[in-house]
Amino acid sequence: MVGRAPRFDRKDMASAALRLVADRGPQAVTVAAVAKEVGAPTGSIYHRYESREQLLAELWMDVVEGFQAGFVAALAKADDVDGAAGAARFMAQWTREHALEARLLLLHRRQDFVAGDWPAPLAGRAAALEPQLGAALRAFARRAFGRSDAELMARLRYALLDAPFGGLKPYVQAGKPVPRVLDDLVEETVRATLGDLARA
Amino acid sequence: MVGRAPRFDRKDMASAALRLVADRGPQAVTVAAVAKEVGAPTGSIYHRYESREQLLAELWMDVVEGFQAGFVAALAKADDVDGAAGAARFMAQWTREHALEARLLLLHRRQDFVAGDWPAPLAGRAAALEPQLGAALRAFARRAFGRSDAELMARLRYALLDAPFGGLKPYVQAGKPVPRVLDDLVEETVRATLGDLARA
DNA sequence: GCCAATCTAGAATGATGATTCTAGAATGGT
DNA sequence: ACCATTCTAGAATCATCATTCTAGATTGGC
Repeated sequence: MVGRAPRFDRKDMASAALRLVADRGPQAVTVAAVAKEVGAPTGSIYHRYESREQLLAELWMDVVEGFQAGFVAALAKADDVDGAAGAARFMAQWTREHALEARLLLLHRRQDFVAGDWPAPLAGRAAALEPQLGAALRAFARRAFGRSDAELMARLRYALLDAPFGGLKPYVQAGKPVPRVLDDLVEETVRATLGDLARA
Repeated sequence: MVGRAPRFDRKDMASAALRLVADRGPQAVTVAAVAKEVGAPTGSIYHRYESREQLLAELWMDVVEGFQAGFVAALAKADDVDGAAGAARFMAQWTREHALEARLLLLHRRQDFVAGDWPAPLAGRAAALEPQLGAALRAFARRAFGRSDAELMARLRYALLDAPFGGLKPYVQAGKPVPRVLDDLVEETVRATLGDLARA
């Protein structure tokens, strides 16, 4: 390996940025702030990343892919309402185990990380995200209920993603631990909104 | 009334700012953008508001108070699980009737409107918000269930506010109408998470 | 020991946007 | 008609960043 030994790498910068997002939001991720956090001059940030936009976009993508991979894996094992409840609880568990990432995912919007189009190197991964999630939900719907009409899909998104998301948010926002009762609430929501369909 | 007749008032500016928030987010509410939207020079904005921060803080406060007043009123009429379901549906209904305000409330965070402390003139209203909501929930808990312990309060917040909030968000985000099924989901959530308590 | 390649350092540059300032216009009481 | 008062107009300031640029340091292969 020819050339001066690097003192800072992308990982250092990305994790500094994640820390900044978690405690002061994406708008606090200025190039100067990341540089300071890492202990590097601003120029070095640009040696690793095209632009601030690219750094933020990559950070968001890594976190979201990480979450989604776990969620999709949990859902892949499910084939009935019990399995769905497990997938729903996944989000609460993931939040407990990934405090910083959870703050990024639950408290901020994608558009605060990626303003317009995705930077070219990420476009492919970005385009795959929603289809992967949709496919996992649809496949589960077919396995568990034998159908995947629009209303059922709306129910699944609500019970497995949106309601848990909403329930978690206040705790994550306040920086408080997610209480056990939330796992129960999420599970009760799944059973209440998907339970009848198994018979129907 | 002595003095030149005004051509722009706070209302014009606030509603221009609301429109900007709803379609491009709070960071798009620059003083220049508001001025342009209203058709005024930037100086005139400062004739009505201390600062951009004050304009945004006041906008957020007006919207949130508007929502909360309706919600608290709906909850005040409730004294059992059916009443709670009505209060929960209030949010979906309010979202349908206040498209712009809903985008502000559901898609953005308070901290994007008010960075640090509240501007002095709003501090009082800000301080009253959470206690008013807490009191309304606690009073309902006592009426409906005869108790108001921490777990029950967590359940109420989830069922009446956080879960509906989470369920609504994707539609509001996408600018799509909130489907009927969401009202059902919200109601089913309330019954599932609060229903048993009535007997206990 | 010399060189291309890879990095650190940190000072310029430029753009964006909030805020302030200077002029001038309209109003209505006197 | 005159004046204090209330506003509009829009140019000038200032601060905050992102980004670019110039220097210089290291490294390992030759």
